[in-house]
Amino acid sequence: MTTQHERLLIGGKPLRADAERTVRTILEAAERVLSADPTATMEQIAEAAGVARTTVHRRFTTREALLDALTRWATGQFAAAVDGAISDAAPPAVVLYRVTADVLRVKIGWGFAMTRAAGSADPEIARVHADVLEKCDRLFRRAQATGLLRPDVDIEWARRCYYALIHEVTQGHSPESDVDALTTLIVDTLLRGLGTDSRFA
Amino acid sequence: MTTQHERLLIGGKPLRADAERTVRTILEAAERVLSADPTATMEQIAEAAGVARTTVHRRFTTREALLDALTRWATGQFAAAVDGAISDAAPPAVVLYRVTADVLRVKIGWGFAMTRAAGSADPEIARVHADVLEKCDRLFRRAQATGLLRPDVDIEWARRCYYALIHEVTQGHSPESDVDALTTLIVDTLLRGLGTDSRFA
DNA sequence: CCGACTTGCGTCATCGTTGTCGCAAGTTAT
DNA sequence: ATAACTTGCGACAACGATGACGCAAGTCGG
Repeated sequence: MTTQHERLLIGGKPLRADAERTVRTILEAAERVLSADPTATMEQIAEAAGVARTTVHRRFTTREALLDALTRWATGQFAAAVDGAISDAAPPAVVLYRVTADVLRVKIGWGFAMTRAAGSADPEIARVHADVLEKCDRLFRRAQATGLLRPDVDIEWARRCYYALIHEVTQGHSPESDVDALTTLIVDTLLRGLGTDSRFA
Repeated sequence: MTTQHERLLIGGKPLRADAERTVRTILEAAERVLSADPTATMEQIAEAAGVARTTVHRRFTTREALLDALTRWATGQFAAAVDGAISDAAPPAVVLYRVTADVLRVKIGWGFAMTRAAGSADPEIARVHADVLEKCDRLFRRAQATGLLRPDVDIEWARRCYYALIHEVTQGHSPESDVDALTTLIVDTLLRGLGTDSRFA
């Protein structure tokens, strides 16, 4: 389990309290600003964070470095959420519900960083996401084995639908949403669909 | 029904044959390049189109103008596809299938322009999309009335799921896909979901 | 309290992108 | 054939964003 106080910068020495706060403030501002406009400048980010532009550059040498740090930070949170919720022992339905809720909690508010992380060039980040993807597929296979998913359903398609629904819910979101309600909505829709039981044609 | 030869530039006089070809080539290149990297430069687009950078600027004064033209072009195709497929007379299931297939045919290959169009500032484009949205909701309401959709389903949520699935399918796509198969997959998943008929818990 | 650290500010150099222009060569339509 | 149009090329100016400084003032930790 990744703690809340994990190191923010990778290579550096431990930061002083105020500096660490600044870094976190910058990352949060970056997420906010960049999710609204991915081409936002360092100046806009600095302004949103309430710090001078030079301070941002002090903490993140290049723009790339800032983006990478943001991605790494979000990916850490994401992996922690998944690892904490997934289990090969509990019933697939329970796990699906739990992991969905926990992922939503992280992904709402870190949409930009998470979206960017998905196709990252960084091998470390790519590995984490491939890992999560594998865990997801295993969960779905287990769901299929226990009869939760229909036997004829393609696992990859199931995962793509699942990801798509999660992505949809976490886009353009109001401040505080009822995660549990959204979770129910997603899992319910994924399993039952929106149509009546009687098939057409 | 919008023809293939409709005017590409709005305000301008009719273009000579070679110029119109160039404009189309540039738009296609822009879609390709920008879908891979939304921050791509005019030079990269020009290179992909096989023309000089100055030629791009000759046809589209500013970067904005190019983006707008791209968006307008895609929106036109999109609206035509929807208008041609939707109907208040035919059974909702049939319409849903037909409109999905036609939209997919347009949206595959014009993903960047379409995604950008969704939240456009241009009132004309926004109106078209609001129009399509309204048509979609009406279709779903009719589907609900005829028992295709469950009565308890929220129409807005249904539309969001539908859009999300279409978006998912049209992202990162190989050259030639079987549109009919994808359409079946989408509609089927939307209505039936992926789970077994017997509910859990 | 004192040393180390951090921040804001102003400044500077650099770079890439954008957008414009004129000219020569090639293409299109009549 | 000829006049109008289009394109490529090279060059240019302007602009914004990036990134690096040093310095003075403020803050943190022992």
